[in-house]
Amino acid sequence: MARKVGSVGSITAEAILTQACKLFARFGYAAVSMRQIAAAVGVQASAIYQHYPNKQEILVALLNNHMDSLLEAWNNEVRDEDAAAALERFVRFHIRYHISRPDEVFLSYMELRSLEDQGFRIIERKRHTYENIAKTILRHGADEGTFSASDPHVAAMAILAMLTGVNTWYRSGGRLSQQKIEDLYVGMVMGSVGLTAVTKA
Amino acid sequence: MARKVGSVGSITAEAILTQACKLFARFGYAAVSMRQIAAAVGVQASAIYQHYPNKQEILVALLNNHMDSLLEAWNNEVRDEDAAAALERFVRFHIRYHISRPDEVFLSYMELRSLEDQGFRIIERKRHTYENIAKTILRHGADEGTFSASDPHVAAMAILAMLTGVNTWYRSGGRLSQQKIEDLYVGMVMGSVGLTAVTKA
DNA sequence: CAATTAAATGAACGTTCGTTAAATTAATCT
DNA sequence: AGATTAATTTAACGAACGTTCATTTAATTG
Repeated sequence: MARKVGSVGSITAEAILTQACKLFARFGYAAVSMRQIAAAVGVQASAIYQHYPNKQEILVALLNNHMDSLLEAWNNEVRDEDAAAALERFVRFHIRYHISRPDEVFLSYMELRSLEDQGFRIIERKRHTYENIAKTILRHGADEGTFSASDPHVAAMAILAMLTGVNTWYRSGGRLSQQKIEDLYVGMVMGSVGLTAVTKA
Repeated sequence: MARKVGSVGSITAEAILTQACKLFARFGYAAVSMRQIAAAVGVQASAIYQHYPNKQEILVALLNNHMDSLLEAWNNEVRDEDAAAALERFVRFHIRYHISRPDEVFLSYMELRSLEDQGFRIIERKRHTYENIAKTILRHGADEGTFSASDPHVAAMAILAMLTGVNTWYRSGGRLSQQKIEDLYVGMVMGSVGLTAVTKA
C-alpha cells in the first residue's frame, strides 16, 4: 500500500505544519522526531520529505509564517495620529493576536536557538521589525512629550516582554475575558510610560 | 588509562553542572548529548554517570539549584513595611539577580517542558513560590490603597514577565549600567501599578 | 605497603534518529 | 484506456543517542 485514497498533498503539507507546531511547542524542536510528526498527521515519516526537504525547513516555515502573519496583521490595523492611542492599539493588538496563537508564540520565542544560521537571521530580522513598532511608538510619545520613557529601547523591550508574558498564564475559557485582559494590560503599559488615563477603544 | 591524575569527584560533578547549564541554555536540553557535556568538562560520557544517575537528574539539579538560590537570596533581603518600598526592592532584586545568571534564567523558563513529571512538579512549585512574592506585594499595595492593581495575579505575572524580559536584551558591559537598568525598570513597574514617584534606594 | 575506595576510561548495547530511494497505489491528463 | 504525475509506503542506511559494565589508574585508609 502506497498512496492513500483521497490524499491531497497540499492538505498533508498543511497538516504537517500544524502538527509540528503543536509538538514542537509541547516538547521542543529537538525532542520531537519526524516519526512523531508523521504519526500525528497520519502518514509515515518519509512522506514528510515529499513536502519539506528536512526538519529544519519545517521550523523555518512555521516561524516565517508566524512572523509574516503577525506583521501583516499589524499593517492592517488603523493608524493613530497620537502616540497614546497608538500604544493602546498596539497593546490590544498584541494581546489579542498572541493569546489566540499560544503554540506559535511559544515557538517563536523558544526555538530561535534551534534555527540554523540563515533561518535564524531571517526570523531575527522580522522580530526586530516587530520590536521596532513598539519602539517607534514610544519614541513618538517621548518626542510629543506624552510619555516619560527616557529610554524607548529598554521600555519597548520591557513592554513587549510584559505583553508576551500573557501567554505563560492565560488559558482560554479562564476567569478573565479577553477584553478584560486587554484592559488590564493597557492600564499597566500606559502607567509604565507615565500615562494614567485609560480610554476604552 | 582510567582515573586521571589530580581528579577530584566533587570538582568534576560541579563542572558537569556548569557546562551542562551553558550547553542546555545555548542549544536546548534535548539537543545536547551527554558526550557533548563530557567533552566540555574534559571527561568521557560514561564518567558523568559516576556523579548523576541520568541526564534528567542533571537538569533537575540545575533548576532546583537555581530556584533554591533565588528563593534564599530573596529571603535574605531586608523586609519593607510598606508595599511601594517592597515592590521597589523586589524589582531591583529581580533585575540584579537575573541579569547575572542568564543561562540559569533561560533554562528555568525554557526547559520546564523537558522535565519529567516529578521534577516538573517540584520546580513548578518553587516557581509559584517566587511568583507569590510579587503577588503578595501587589495585594498588599492594593489593600493599602497604594497600588491601583485591580487584579494582583495578572499584574504580578505581567510585571514578572517584564522583569525577566531583561534577559532577552541585556548584555553585560553594554550601554547601560546595572543601576540605570534597575532604575528604568523600577520606574516602569511603579508606573504600571499607579505610582509615579521613584525613590532611589 | 596492601587493601580499599574513588574516579575515570573503553567497549559496547539496544534504541532511535533524520533521511534516502525504490516500490506501490491513486489521481489526473491526453 | 494508457501514460504520466502525485502521494504515499516500505525498507534500509549511517549516525548518534543514553546508558551499562568491566577494566584501569589514582588516591586514601588502616
